[in-house]
Amino acid sequence: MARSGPKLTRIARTLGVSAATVSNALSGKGRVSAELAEKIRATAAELGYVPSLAGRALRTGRTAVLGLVLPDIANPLFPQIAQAIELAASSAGYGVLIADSRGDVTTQTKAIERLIDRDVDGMVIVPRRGTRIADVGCPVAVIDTPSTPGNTVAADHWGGGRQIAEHLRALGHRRVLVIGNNPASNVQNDRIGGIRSAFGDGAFVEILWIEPLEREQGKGCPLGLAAKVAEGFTAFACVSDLHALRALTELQRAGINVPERASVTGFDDLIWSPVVTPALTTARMDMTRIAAIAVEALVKAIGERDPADAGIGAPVTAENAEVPMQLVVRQSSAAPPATQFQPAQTIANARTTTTAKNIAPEGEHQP
Amino acid sequence: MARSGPKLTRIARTLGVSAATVSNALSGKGRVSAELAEKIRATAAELGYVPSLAGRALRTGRTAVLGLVLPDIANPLFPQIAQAIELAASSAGYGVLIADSRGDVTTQTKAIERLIDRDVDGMVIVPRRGTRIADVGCPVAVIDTPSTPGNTVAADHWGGGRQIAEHLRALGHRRVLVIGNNPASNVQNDRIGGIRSAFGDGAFVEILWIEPLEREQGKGCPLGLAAKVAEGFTAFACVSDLHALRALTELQRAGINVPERASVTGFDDLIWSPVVTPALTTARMDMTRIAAIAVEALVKAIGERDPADAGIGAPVTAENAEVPMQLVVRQSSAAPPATQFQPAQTIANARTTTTAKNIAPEGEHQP
DNA sequence: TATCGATGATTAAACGATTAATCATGCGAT
DNA sequence: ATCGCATGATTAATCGTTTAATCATCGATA
Repeated sequence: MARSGPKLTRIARTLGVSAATVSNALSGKGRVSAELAEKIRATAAELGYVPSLAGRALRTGRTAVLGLVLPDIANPLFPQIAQAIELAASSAGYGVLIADSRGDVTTQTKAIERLIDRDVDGMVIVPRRGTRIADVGCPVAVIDTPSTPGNTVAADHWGGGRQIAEHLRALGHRRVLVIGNNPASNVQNDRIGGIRSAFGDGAFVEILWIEPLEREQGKGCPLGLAAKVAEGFTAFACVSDLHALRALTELQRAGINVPERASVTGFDDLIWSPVVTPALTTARMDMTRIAAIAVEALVKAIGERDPADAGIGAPVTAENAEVPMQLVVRQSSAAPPATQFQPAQTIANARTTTTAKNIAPEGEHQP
Repeated sequence: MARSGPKLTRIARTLGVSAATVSNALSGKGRVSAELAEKIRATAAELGYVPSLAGRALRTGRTAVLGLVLPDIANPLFPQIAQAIELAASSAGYGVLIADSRGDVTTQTKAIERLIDRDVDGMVIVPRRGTRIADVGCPVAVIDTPSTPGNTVAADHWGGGRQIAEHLRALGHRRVLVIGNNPASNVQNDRIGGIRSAFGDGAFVEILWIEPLEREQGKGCPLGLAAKVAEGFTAFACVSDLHALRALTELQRAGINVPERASVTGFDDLIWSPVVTPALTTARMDMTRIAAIAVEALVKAIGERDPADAGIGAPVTAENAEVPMQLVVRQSSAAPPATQFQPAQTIANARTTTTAKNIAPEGEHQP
């Protein structure tokens, strides 16, 4: 749309100076006397002058727009990411253009191309599991996991896994089922790796992958967790709150009380985690910080870059590529039942005999 | 960043014609002979020509960018909306700039101003409950609810409420608790209105508002649903799947089986709805269609608008402002228990005596 | 044959900002 | 008195596209 506000020349005319001087005064680049500069800034502010991004972009080759590429917008983590990136970008003077790829790789490529065609100055990519980022011809910040080559900044998923595991371990759990979605995900593998490493040899850790299971049994199929409880598992450590929710409801539905008879933990502190019953114990990423670092690295790379060259856009790097995760202990995790090492038969019938201890760590609903 | 591709003049030079002719040929506006136009299109395609949005924007005053304003990006519905809008916009040749307002009204105003400063051609606003959209100086599509004045297009929330209610009614429910968040929300009120109207006088419908309750008792507080079951309520109709999830887990935790002893329904078919146990019965919006209509209306208004005038931007209107919702019946709703009209005392103890009927409508997990 | 009209293409002027190059001025030093 | 230099401001070109105005050409009509 057409600008409502005044143009550069209008301010110039108002003060009887040239447009160049106004531009210089506002950007602080050329040589302008202090008092004139001040006067210019004043009238610019008074008239509500906002520079035309189009004009500036045409001349400088900078659009002041970043692209945000996500593997799948439907990802429940998306709101957190988008919000954080938007905040960081806008405080740095950048706009954020979204590119959805609906989980499809070719769609993602197309989306990235559209961003390029729109002359974004840089982009933030949260890659789908295992996706290689092709050279896109502009600075790129990759948010994946610290262990992935080319990663710019990310949460310390491995460390998050360790925290979850140490928490469960301290509670007394020794037989835990880790629930993941897809073995090809770097993030999930790091989280699981962290969990395993913290449990070490003193515990039995098994992994259940949902996606392969669903390929066989259909989407939304039962995970068979009641049977796992019967086998002696006392904790279910899920790599996402989405899976934790699935596990929680499946257990509850089977009459298995959480956390008395089995603990459930998640990851990401998604929107529902604090409000379900029992509220989910989880590990949260510091998205605000991650986004700030990613955008900062991007902005720096953009600044150093010669706008004329459409060179290869290697992923940018940041000082602190690893942002620690924060353990959030709520009600879904507790000590395992005393009967935990009895034979399966006994455990399966334990329901009526076990007395529920009502523990309530970090309750958020006390007024 | 600087464009990698060739410019208009490069194509012109390649063919020995003027830049204007190339522009005319590509836009089909001026007078160009058919064969020359074809030749121009061919070489443009061959050289991979992509017009500079900046140059075009400067000349035409059109940036080909739409703004997307959401009350709160953290809203779990956001992914659906953003995805749908992005799809609709990009197929219409527009980019989507996001503006987050973190639930705050003044932040929202600032976000909108930033969009204006960036010269968006129009914007899609999903207003926070009761927010009045100030004149923003560009075409605006409002997605709220059909009964709100100024609304451009929206799901038929009232109708969705009716569908949910009719479903529950047909199952035999006569005492239902409607769970909402905030009485100030137009959307929620419409959904609830639909529910009430479909139940009519033959049933007892009570409303529970979460937000006021939480202000008293703290965030994530129990809703006291077990007591409601004891009072004879057999169904909990929530205005969002988020609340449905909360209700479901609270009931499960209290040992009340869903759907055998109480039915739970939601709204919006959020990401977790199909995978929790039991999967949630819900009413889904056709976001794709809503977004398509919103963007179409916006594009039309942009086309008719004189780029020179920065006139008042009244909300645009669309042909079909009302898009029907779709009832999705899953496992969380079933007929009420036979004991439903017995005194509370009996009902509270019914747990051990009631035999669970295992109904499985629309199961998504059969392979 | 001179003229009119239609057709097809070119010229040139924008759009709004940035910036290298230029110009004017005043002051101190030679 | 003049040169040089620093300072402060202006000129003019430029980014890439669109579009109104202009021009050239040719066939048909008066």
